[in-house]
Amino acid sequence: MNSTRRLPTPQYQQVKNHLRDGIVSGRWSPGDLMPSEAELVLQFGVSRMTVNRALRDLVEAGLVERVQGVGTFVAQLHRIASTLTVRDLHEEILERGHQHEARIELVQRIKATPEQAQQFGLASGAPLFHTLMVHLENGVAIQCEDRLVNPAVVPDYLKTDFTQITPTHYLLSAVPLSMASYTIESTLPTGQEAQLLGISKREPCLVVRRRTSSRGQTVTVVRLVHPGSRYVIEGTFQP
Amino acid sequence: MNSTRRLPTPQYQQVKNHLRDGIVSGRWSPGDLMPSEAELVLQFGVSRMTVNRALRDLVEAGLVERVQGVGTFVAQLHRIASTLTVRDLHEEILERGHQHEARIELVQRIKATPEQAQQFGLASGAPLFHTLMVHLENGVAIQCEDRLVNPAVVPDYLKTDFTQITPTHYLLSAVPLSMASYTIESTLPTGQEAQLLGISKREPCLVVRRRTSSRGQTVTVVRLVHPGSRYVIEGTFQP
DNA sequence: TAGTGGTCTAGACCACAAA
DNA sequence: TTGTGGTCTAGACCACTAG
Repeated sequence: MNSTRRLPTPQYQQVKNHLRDGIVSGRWSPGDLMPSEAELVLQFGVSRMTVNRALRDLVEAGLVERVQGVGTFVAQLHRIASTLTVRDLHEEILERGHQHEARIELVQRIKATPEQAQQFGLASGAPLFHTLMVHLENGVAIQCEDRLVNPAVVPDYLKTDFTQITPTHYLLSAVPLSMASYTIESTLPTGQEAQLLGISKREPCLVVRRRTSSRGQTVTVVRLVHPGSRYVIEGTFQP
Repeated sequence: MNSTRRLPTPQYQQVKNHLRDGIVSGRWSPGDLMPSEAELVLQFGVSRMTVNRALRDLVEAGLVERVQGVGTFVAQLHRIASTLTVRDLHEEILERGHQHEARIELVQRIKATPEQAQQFGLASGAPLFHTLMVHLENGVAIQCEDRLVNPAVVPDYLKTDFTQITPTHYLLSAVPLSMASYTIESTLPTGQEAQLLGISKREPCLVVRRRTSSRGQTVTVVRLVHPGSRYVIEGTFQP
């Protein structure tokens, strides 16, 4: 059936490209009915499974929506207009070809305040691990990392040499896989944070809070403070 | 082959669940070799296409990596530890069940400064559309939207009633589909922005810049300023 | 009833990597 | 050479929606 042309581009990719081009070029507008699988089978001379894969990929990409018994439609595109990824700082710095260094300020065992205990679903006064460090990129402080860790989940956390392995990396290797929720906001640093970062107490900071859990238990809660003048989150979206 | 059990759960989903559970529970760690397609075919008594679909879904989700001729491995999970989505403000507000209102400050035609012209790939002095408005959630100013639009791509932009339709919505309907790049940072507002938002000039703001292009042309450049005390980006990640 | 998408099969050929 | 994943087929049965 397809003895010719067997080199670079899979057939499902060709179908995908054709449909995506039609959407990007505006030939089909959001809400429009698109060709059925059967039509595409005839048009491209491929099997239905191949057409189906192309369409499922487009669904995954958010470009089309499909309704059983009805048809395939161009998606309303508001939803996908913006997705960005926050990377791990260590990777980010190395990828820029820069030097990463961590300055450790605190590595200690504490007793949970009522607020902290609540975040972890533990009793007030329960033991927690606490680390506080500053991450430097080529010698410039760009992040203050204030982290609490659940000893019940990661008992060996404090044994790590955090000048060599970032807490993020250690936790990702020590805990199978996790769910996380975050917030990103703009606030002023605390006095201590300003001092550690070497910035004014009036400098706006980008603050990321992240709470990570695994198998129903909270693993870690972290506050990442970045001087606004030294750190920008970047992202791209493309169909 | 599969005459029994034909009701709710697709077979590829069962294979997927089995593998995902193994990763989440830590039975397989990042970097570990996972069962081959052939093994899974035997284990689940399904066809290879079915197993293949399950595995491709897991690749898409970022949980595994596959190497032709070698095998399937649990992914290094650093990459996926954080993906968040920035939604359209109008949708966001309505979804919270709140009132959205736009206060229009400027709707005008301007001549591009050299900097602006460069962003659009146009000649200095070329015409641009400029809108400036404040978005209110239940009467509280939460975003100042300062936008430039390319008249060559969206000639009817200024005819829109922006109290009824947000620029974002209009542009998404008027321009087929677009690529975008953004930055998110924490800075102080300009004097004008502070005044429009009714905040102090010293209040940190979350600033999103977005540049959108379609078919190789820059469509719009926007600066969205949010008072830090009133706006937080939230996100979740789960495997 | 006719047309749609959702799923599945039992093969097949290929490119690739490791032994 | 063996085993891996990447792709593809020509059918099939099903659930769903619309006329």
